Amino acid sequence: MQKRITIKDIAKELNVHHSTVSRALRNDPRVTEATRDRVLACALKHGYQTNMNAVQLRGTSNNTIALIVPNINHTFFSDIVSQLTNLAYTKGYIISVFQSNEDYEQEVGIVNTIIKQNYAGVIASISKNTTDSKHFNLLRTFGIPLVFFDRVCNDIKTPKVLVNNYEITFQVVEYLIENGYKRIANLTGPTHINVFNDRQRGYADALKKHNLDYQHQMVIKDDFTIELGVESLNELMSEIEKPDAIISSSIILTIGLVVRAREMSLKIPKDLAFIAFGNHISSLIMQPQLTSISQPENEISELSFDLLDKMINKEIPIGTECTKVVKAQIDYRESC
Amino acid sequence: MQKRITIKDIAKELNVHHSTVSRALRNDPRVTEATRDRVLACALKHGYQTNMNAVQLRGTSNNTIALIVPNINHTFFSDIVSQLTNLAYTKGYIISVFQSNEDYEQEVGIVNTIIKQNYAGVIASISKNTTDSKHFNLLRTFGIPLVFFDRVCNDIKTPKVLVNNYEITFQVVEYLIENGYKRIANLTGPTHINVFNDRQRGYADALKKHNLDYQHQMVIKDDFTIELGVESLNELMSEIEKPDAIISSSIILTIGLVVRAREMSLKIPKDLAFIAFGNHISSLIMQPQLTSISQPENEISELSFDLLDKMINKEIPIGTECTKVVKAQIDYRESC
DNA sequence: CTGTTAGCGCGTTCAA
DNA sequence: TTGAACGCGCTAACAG
Repeated sequence: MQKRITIKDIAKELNVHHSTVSRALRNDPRVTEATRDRVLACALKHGYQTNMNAVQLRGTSNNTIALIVPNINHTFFSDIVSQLTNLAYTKGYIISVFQSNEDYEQEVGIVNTIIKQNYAGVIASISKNTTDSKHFNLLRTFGIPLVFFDRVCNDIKTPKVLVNNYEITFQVVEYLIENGYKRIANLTGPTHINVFNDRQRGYADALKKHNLDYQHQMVIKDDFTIELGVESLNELMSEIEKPDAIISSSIILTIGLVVRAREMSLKIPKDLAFIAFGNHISSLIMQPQLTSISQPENEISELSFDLLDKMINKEIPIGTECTKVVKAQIDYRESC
Repeated sequence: MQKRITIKDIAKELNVHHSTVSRALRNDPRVTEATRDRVLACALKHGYQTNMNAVQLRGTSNNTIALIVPNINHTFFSDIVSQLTNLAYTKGYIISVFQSNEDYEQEVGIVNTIIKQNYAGVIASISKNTTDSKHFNLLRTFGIPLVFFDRVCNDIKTPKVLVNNYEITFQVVEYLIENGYKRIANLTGPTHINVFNDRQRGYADALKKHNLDYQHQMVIKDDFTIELGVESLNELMSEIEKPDAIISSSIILTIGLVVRAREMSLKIPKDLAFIAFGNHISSLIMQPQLTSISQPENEISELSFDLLDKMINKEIPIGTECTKVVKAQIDYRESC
């Protein structure tokens, strides 16, 4: 490995001062076109690349945005990763994605790395096991802009992009009730996360409005998997009062439910109806097709990016509270 | 925003020299336990975080590995992202993921960012539109270790982890022929990418061995999507000699094929058989279940990480050629 | 238009 | 055991 080429090397080769090289490389008008051309040619010849560590050390910020997601395997998050990456690219940023793996410790490690490396900004959705928000507060201390989306820390003052989970769940439950379902179960995540909390409240309130007795909120603390779906259905169907409809916070989980329901020879939607959050291609390919609740990933991506961009450009000061709510929609298919 | 706290600030507050603080923070034995404790307490109090830009500027490397994938939406890649992230975490690294979006320009931008930021190493799978490998060669110039997996640049000397695409495709075609299929089409990606090239050769050689006339390699240059699957089936079925079986390089594409086949009232696998590369949950949930070819993501992740780790620790010198081949397997289900 | 100088935060000399 | 001084690569301020 050869030594990394620096502006000083170029300066020496061209018999100019390194500050001239620096200016030439950044198209500073105070340098002759002739020297600029020589510098650029020389830089190209040697494959010169700015050492961002030196630049950032001086206080100038970079153009890399960190995106923290709980799990890249879930369509909701991977879609947002894709869209944000493209969006950011057109605006001259680079997106660097970190997966917390639904783990608080890893999330803390990621945030610390982001601080140590001086990223331009952070877009984050928190892990299921995050109850403490110290690490995100630290970002503010270091002047790094932060935008939350979907799963957020309630106690942190920063822009947030949310989905109307309460309303849509309420609406979904009413839809099921109107279609004759009376024992509706809700499979969801831990209450301390806003998303699941909202869904639980929407569910409970809709049941209350229609005076239904049966109420079953089943909380899944770990990552949503097919296996957990299978187990959950076993558990639900071994109870005395079995559900006739299940709302699930994850399509992957729902696939486990459906696979197990088929094994049990339950007819969908006659014996058991399903509805799940998320728009996964499986919803289309399975028979009956899965009724699902799609969240506007593109809108979430655009709003989040826009807010962060404005924070980076100081149009929105750090610590500003500002919450945008986007609307989910029910994709009516055949499973209810 | 308050000023970022540095070792000098801590030094001033504690009336010691900043070099003492530096030593204390890194558990240098040459410092009194008493002063060390004072320093650590003070650092904790102020939420001190090392400025990695300064550290790296001095030449010390960091612990962040860059992972470049064409598209995070595809299960194959998102699984590898997940697994590598976990694996790296247990070994003290942080994985930062970049998506090239199957775009050469973006890939170049990503590699430049990696160089500018001095990452510890790179694990990469190239985009479909990458025909030139200059940017990856640049990594070597800057002494940054590189490991390729799955889709690789053939002309770059560096460790690679590959899948036995030729053999498995050959085997799959023979399996179809043995089951009576005679007009087998192959939907795949551009020939200049090793993965698709291997599959095309495996396909062609198997046909030749069994003296089958019908040969149809359909190359998809863009990202594999459901829509492209639908279009592809339209095209294939509008020909005079229609296929009776389709091998596809992507499950997502295959879902498009299947959706369209159902619309055309084609019976699967009687009228048309399907087999696809990838292990996606849709394979299980659709009826008939999709026969597919699963690639050992965990093995690929482990081998790739292990090779990169060794390169970072100088156990394997940069520029070493070393190719590991892992075995895909056919998951026999109902679609053939 | 170009050169000089200083300093960003850190770790590593070398000296005390 | 601690302090002083230097330099990593770069840019901004100032001087010529």
